[in-house]
Amino acid sequence: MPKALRKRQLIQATMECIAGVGLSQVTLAAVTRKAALSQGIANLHFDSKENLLMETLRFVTDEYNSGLQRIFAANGGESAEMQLRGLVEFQFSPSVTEVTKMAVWFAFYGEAKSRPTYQSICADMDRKSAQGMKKLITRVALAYGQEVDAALIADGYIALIDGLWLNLLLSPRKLNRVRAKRVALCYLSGFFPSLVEGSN
Amino acid sequence: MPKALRKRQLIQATMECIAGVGLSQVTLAAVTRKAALSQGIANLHFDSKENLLMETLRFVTDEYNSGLQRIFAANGGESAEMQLRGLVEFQFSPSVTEVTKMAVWFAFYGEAKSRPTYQSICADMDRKSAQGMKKLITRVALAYGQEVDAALIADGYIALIDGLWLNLLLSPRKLNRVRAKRVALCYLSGFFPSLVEGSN
DNA sequence: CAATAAAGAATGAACGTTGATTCATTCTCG
DNA sequence: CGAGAATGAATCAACGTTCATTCTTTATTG
Repeated sequence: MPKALRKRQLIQATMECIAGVGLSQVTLAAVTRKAALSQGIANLHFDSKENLLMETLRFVTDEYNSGLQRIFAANGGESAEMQLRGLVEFQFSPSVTEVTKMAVWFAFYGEAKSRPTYQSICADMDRKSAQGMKKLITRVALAYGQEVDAALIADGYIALIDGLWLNLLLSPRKLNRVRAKRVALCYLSGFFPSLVEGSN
Repeated sequence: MPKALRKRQLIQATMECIAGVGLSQVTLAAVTRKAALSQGIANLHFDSKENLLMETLRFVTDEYNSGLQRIFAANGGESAEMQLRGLVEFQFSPSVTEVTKMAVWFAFYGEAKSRPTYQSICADMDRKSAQGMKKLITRVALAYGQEVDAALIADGYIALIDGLWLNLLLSPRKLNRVRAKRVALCYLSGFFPSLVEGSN
């Protein structure tokens, strides 16, 4: 009943619809039916369907982003390596790899190139997170001396994560969260062997 | 005027529309206008819009797949390492990384989870290509003895390529074809140092 | 405290637009 | 002429949006 909660509820229903039938098949009728509300309510709270979609995208990206920032900000006591391990852990946590979120993610990615509005939201996100990751990897690389090209490793890491998420979404039978994490750690440990000295 | 060419022409127009306005905004009117033909012609040749979209997806995946098979099939004179280098070269060749093709690719990926028809086309593709890549990487790994886990490396490589393509599509300013290739080679050379002994 | 007014939310039927599909007609070669 | 290809106006369904009406909660007053 409070206005903010209604919006949240509609965004949630939108996410489920996108995951269920695909972005191109999402209708306001379907969204409001899923939320067990009346037809016109989406326009009442979001003015237009386009707006509802944008706020849905923003919701997902904001949530992910704030999680990232929390990790990057914790440069108090932790070593850079510890932070990097925390990053991997976060990126393959159950919450981040929820099917419904990843579905939203890639649904908009698939349209982003041709839709400036989506593009800018995604680009903002990417820019910020890429920056943080590069900085972190550079810090870790410092401990390894001149041998490694931190920027190259970071670009690879970012791409690897995107690709693993995509495979997680499309072929959950072949790749699961735990194995994806192992793949990511395997990549990093190739450059930073001491990263995975503990368990495998 | 030959029937097969008309189909090809319409598929091409569809690809351009997807790249230009996004899958969800593609209309038959837009496609036929781009092809400079009349409204009803898409239904004449493809029966339905859905069918046209499916054949467009199949066209792109088939083209990529046959390129892959050509590489895998050349196990006559070439060493496994040479083949692997050829694979990387192919996957970041101008033809494969054309914006319009990658746009189609990810447009359908974004909907695949919820559309069984797309899903099965993509899954078929993925299964076949993943199999070939794993086999190839396993062959290369043999030369390196017991130290490496070929399956893990292959899973990582597949994901890395997907991620690089996605970044190529979404942020061409930050990542280009040549650098993406370098990133991929950097990944592989971490496990197989002798792969990039020649140039950088 | 009850009664009632006022404001805000929510409803869902109705409207208008868009877009896929159809098909009678026209065009183009062999 | 005839057969296949192409046209494009007409049709019909689907969907976003609107808005008069109903419901719910809060505020006001006797």
